[in-house]
Amino acid sequence: MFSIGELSKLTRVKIPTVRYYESIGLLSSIRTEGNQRRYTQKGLERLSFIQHARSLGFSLESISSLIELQEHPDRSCSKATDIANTQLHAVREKIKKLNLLEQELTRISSGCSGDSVTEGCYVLSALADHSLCIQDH
Amino acid sequence: MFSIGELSKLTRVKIPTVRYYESIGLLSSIRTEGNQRRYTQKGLERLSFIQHARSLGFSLESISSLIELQEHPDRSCSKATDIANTQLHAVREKIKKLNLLEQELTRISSGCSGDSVTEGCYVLSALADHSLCIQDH
DNA sequence: TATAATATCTCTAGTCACTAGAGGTTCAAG
DNA sequence: CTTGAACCTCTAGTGACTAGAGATATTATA
Repeated sequence: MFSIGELSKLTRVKIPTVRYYESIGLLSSIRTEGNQRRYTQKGLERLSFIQHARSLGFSLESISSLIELQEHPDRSCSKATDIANTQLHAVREKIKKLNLLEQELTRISSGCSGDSVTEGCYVLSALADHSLCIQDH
Repeated sequence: MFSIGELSKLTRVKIPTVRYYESIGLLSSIRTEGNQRRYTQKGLERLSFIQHARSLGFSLESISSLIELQEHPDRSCSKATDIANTQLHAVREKIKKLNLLEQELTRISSGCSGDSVTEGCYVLSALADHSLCIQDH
């Protein structure tokens, strides 16, 4: 049995976050006579699962679905792969967008040496005037 | 003079968002006798600036600083370039992280055909077991 | 066994950047 | 002058936490 502090140390998930996960039904605990939380090995594994999926960018909602699937080992796993694929797609889209932003910001940023006054600052005029941009965003 | 609806159409910033910007002091308006907002050309330009900077991922806090700099055309613009560079750095870091995620998710996603039952689903076991990962994240 | 230190509890409120909805008022066109 | 669209304020909700107050529990040491 682990206390919430031990669980937190083992997973590096902060204590309030662990409690938050419980409050939204992602994680459960047993209570001591004095009302403190105790966790089993299963609880530890569950929290590790959540943390790992979070670090891969899954939303808590997706994680909740994945946990539900885990609990029914007899069901088809096509939904799990769906969720993973959706997440992969979202990540790829984000990368695309950020690459465009990166180009634009590099251009804007290198357009100004930073040693003039704001009146002639390229950063500020580039932000004020979208038409100075290379691409849409 | 523009009404809030006209401003919204011109900039494609939603009306509640315009009001929100005003509530946090990013934007100001004149009021009619009946208490409705009216905007000058300057107001339109300000909102365009905000929108453009937001689309490049700047936080409202950064934008607030940039606006302050705009209002003092005699000041050094080194802070503006600082803010832009910080933003550029953040974008590059995000891209790096997302590229790692993308690799990991591709691997996880392609490891499972989706036609088995969840018990043997690679997506679920890969999420449960961090040690199956190629890199840290 | 008493005490002190540490860990935990619940609850409320704050973060960011909006978005949604209720219920009421003002404006512009016909 | 009436109608209907546009507008107003205010409150509350989103996601995924984080912070803090004030109270209680557990554990280690004397």
